[in-house]
Amino acid sequence: MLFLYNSLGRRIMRFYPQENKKVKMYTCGPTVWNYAHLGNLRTFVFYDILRRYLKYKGYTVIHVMNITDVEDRIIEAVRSTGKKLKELTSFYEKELMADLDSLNVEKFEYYPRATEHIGDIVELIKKLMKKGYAYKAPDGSIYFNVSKFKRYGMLSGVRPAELKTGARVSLDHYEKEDVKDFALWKAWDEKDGEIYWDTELGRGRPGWHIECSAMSMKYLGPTLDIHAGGKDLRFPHHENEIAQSEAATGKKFVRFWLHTEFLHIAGEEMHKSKGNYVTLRDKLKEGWDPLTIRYFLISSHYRDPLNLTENALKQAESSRKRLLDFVFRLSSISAEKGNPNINKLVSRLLKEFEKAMDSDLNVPKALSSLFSFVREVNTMIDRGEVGREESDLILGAVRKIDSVLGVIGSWPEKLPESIMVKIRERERARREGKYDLADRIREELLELGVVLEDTQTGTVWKLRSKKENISAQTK
RNA sequence: GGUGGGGUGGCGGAGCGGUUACGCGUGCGCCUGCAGAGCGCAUUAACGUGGGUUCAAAUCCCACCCCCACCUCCA
Repeated sequence: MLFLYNSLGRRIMRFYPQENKKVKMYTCGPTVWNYAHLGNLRTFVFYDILRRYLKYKGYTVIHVMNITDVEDRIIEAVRSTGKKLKELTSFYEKELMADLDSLNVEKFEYYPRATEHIGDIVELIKKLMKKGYAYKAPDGSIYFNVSKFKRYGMLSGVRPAELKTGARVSLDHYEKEDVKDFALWKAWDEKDGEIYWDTELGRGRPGWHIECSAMSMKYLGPTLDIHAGGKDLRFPHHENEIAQSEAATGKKFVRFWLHTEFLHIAGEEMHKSKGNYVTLRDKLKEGWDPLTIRYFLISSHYRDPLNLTENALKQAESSRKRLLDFVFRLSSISAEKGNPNINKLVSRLLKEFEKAMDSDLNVPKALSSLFSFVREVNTMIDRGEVGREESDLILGAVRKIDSVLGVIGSWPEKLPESIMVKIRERERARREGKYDLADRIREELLELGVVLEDTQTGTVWKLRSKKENISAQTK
């Protein structure tokens, strides 16, 4: 049984979808006006873990992540760079997809773009106007009337009456009737340049919140099982999404709201506006393996802050290396016989893993049970108690766990026969004390990226890691 | 002012009423042609401060201190 912390109600609740084995999930995606930073990516990797674990549990997941490709900051970027809207947004969208790919994030089912759903957005706004929840201001913009939606504040606990009309609010130059109201449709302004759509609502563009309501409804229907996003979106974005959606459909919008904590750098939250952000490409340039970054990003619970430091990345790298060494060690085993009790260890591992993940996706705890297992199995290998059959069983379980965590990534269980021949040749040479020959063969294989390590129970082969390759090249 | 999240050993990070989390690092040992990995032991008066409840508190209650945020740009 999976338990998740639901921001709506602020407690851990047993998760089950509306439909038997199908999960409808919507997650807030990026605004593509710049490179995604590691903080954004932390959240996206969390989506991936959630999605992968739901699949592990046997659910079919329909996962939608929006791409916001029209918005204030984008318009500003268009104005300052002189680029076309599409040119700018598709560039950053591609970069994001490449980042997600290198972080081993699976492809989601849909990545709808706001600009490709203007028709759906217009329809939804019309519906809200018809029902009396929205009004057109003198400047032509359309606003949602928060006072009409009685449940406003149910998610964030923000009481409309208590909203402070502080400095930030007064900055808003739109002509809405009440500071709490938010824009559904923003009327064209000459600063917007060529960025507008001529619709029944007039010339303009969608507000920031409406695309999520329109697109989630289109792909998933009126009620979502899960909606996730960064904790900063809880208010106002998600609160507004609830208002718009429920006002339009009259149905519950989201059953489970999940919010991720922030990535910190130097003790502060990472924000583009603070200028303290780091991108994945920055870290890759420094020589980090993307899966080390992934390991780091999932190494603390998603609802706890995580601090980015050089030392934390080093620790992640070493920890992950231990897992890689483990799978290579197992892949190198050739002995026939082993200890049949390994069955019990393996089923205990999977049970512990699931227990940890069932508890609101406790990845650190899941990793802990994996490492305990690694130590126990290593001891058994030392004792010669693991044969081919057992190692296959263990590798199967490790692969199963990594189908969720995705930090080990793919590795070959076998090497080409031509290389295996060399390895056996070297082992013979070692046995006969011909160390010069043995070392020469080892060097030769190292050139091909194969590292050989001798143990009591045989020679282990592994593939040289990316970082080792880089440092080897720079030497 | 309102709301939320934190403060755990050298570091990262679980636990949230009663046994060693786990990982990284460091030291010593075993193993070892070299290299590397693995295993063992140690690093353990670890739980922000002060009270309280309890046979028992890192975990519950009260007060306080500090940190990071949100309150209409933000994952």
